[in-house]
Amino acid sequence: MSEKLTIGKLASATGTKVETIRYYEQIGLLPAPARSTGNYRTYEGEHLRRLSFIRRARDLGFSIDQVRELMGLADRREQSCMAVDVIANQHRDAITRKIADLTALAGELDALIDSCSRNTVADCRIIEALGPSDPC
Amino acid sequence: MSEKLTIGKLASATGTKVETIRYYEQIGLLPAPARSTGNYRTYEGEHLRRLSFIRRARDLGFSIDQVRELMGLADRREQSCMAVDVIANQHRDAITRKIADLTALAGELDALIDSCSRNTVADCRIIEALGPSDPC
DNA sequence: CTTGACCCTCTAGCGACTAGAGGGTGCATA
DNA sequence: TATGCACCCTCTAGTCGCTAGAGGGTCAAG
Repeated sequence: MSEKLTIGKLASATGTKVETIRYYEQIGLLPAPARSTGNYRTYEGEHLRRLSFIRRARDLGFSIDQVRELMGLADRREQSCMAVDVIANQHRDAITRKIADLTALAGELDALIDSCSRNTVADCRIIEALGPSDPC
Repeated sequence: MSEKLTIGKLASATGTKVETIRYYEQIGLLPAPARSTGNYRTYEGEHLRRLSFIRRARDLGFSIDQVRELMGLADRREQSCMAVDVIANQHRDAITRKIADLTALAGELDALIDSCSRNTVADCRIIEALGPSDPC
């Protein structure tokens, strides 16, 4: 039940890099585990649970600060989960904006690329479009 | 014709921050200008032209390295602009991938948010979905 | 002559890791 | 017992593209 894990095992169990785990400990996202006689970190099931949570939230694009907040909320189990909903929705909105921005960008780039006649740089419409109105 | 510009004028003329211009000089993206007696940078029309090019390319999402490459290509005016086309298309592809990734993410988040019944954290499906299979 | 807007250099910080140097630990095998 | 190798440790610096701040100098107007 209470299996001990080395950092390497925890890393492969969660799909995280060893360095990233040490980084999470350093910034206080993952609690520091006990140490073995040889000064090796020894993780418990709880660490595995927390790190899995972190990984999934990060994979969904939540920032470290958002993850910290979500974990704080997850620990107050009797409270309303409205705050959780708020964070998720904020994140969803940010992604919506990013998609819109990138789509607009893609449109501009497409127009640029379509205009390229693949001749010399001197009459390349891409370079021209990037440069100032000066025809040089 | 050959108007001299202070860094502040160049900044407002191109919509760039003063610090950013100094940064571009530091990394060798914008050539170092002459200095006045009081050690002020004095920019010429050519600098304005180059910085405008940089700004537009950056606004289109090209990386600094890509901008460097594009500027190098723009200077070899007699050569084929195929290389320019390649860079633009690589960038376009990267954006396409980003949009696809974000769209998939948005779908996952939507499913998560829809499942929230707005009760207590203890039975919040968002927290549950983030956590491990352990029902705790 | 003083005020205030501008300029200078240098250094450190952001987010979220990643990479590397330089060294210690632990286990299996010869 | 020795040796090899995979793994672990700490500490520091690098990535990208800026941004912010400290601590100071310059210049033109009033």
